[in-house]
Amino acid sequence: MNQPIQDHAVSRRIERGFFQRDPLTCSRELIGCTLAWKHCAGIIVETEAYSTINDEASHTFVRPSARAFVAKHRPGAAYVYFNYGVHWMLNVLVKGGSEDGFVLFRAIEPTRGLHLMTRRRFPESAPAIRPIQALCSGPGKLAAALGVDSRDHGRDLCRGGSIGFFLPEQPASVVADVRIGISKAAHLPWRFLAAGSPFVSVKPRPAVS
DNA sequence: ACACGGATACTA
DNA sequence: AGTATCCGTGTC
Repeated sequence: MNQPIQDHAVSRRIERGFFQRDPLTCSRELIGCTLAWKHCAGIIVETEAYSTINDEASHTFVRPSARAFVAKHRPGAAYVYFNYGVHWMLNVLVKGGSEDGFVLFRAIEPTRGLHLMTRRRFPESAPAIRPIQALCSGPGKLAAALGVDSRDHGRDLCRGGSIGFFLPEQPASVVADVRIGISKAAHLPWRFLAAGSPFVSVKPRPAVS
C-alpha cells in the first residue's frame, strides 16, 4: 500500500509549460491525468475552467485579491480558498496563454492512499465500507480527502517531489458540460469529465442530438 | 428541502 | 459594525 510514484510515471510528470495555456485547454487535457498529493493520488475525472476574461463566475471578476494572486504567482501555483464556510477548493493557476485563469479540481478517482483519504473524510467514524466512488466526488470532498487547506494556497505544483501532475498512458475520452453550482455565467460548457466515469460529482447531462 | 459556516468585499 | 455573496456536503 502507498507505493511511491513509479519510474515510468515520473517521466510523465507535467511541467510548468503545460499550464502556460488557456483555462479551457488545460481543464480538458487534465482529464485522465494523475494528481499526486503526498501519500495520496487519483486520476482526475472532473474539472472546471475559470477565466480572467469575461467570466463573471471567476473570483478574479470580483476579488482584487484573486487578481493579485494571478499577477504574483507563476503558472502551476495552487489557488486554494474556503467556500460556504465549510469546504476548501483546490484550483491551479494557468497563465501565459491566450487567457489566464484557473482549473478547479472537482473529482478524482482515488488510486493511492485510500485509507488515509477515508480517515480524513470520516475522522469520527469507525472503519466502515464506504463507496469509493463517493470518496473524492466533489471539490470539497477531494480537498478534504487530500488534506488541502490554506497552507497550500500559492504552493508551486510543478516543483517535483511528492506533489504534482502526471500524464496518462493514453489520452482519456473527455465530455464537456455546463459548470455546476454557480449563479453567474452558468451556461458556459466549461466543465470537463472523463466519459462514463462513476467517480464524478454529477453526471453530465445527455448530449442533445 | 435545509442547516451548516467563514472568508471576502461591499456599505456606512 | 453589519450585510450580501459564495466554484458544497450531509442529513433531514
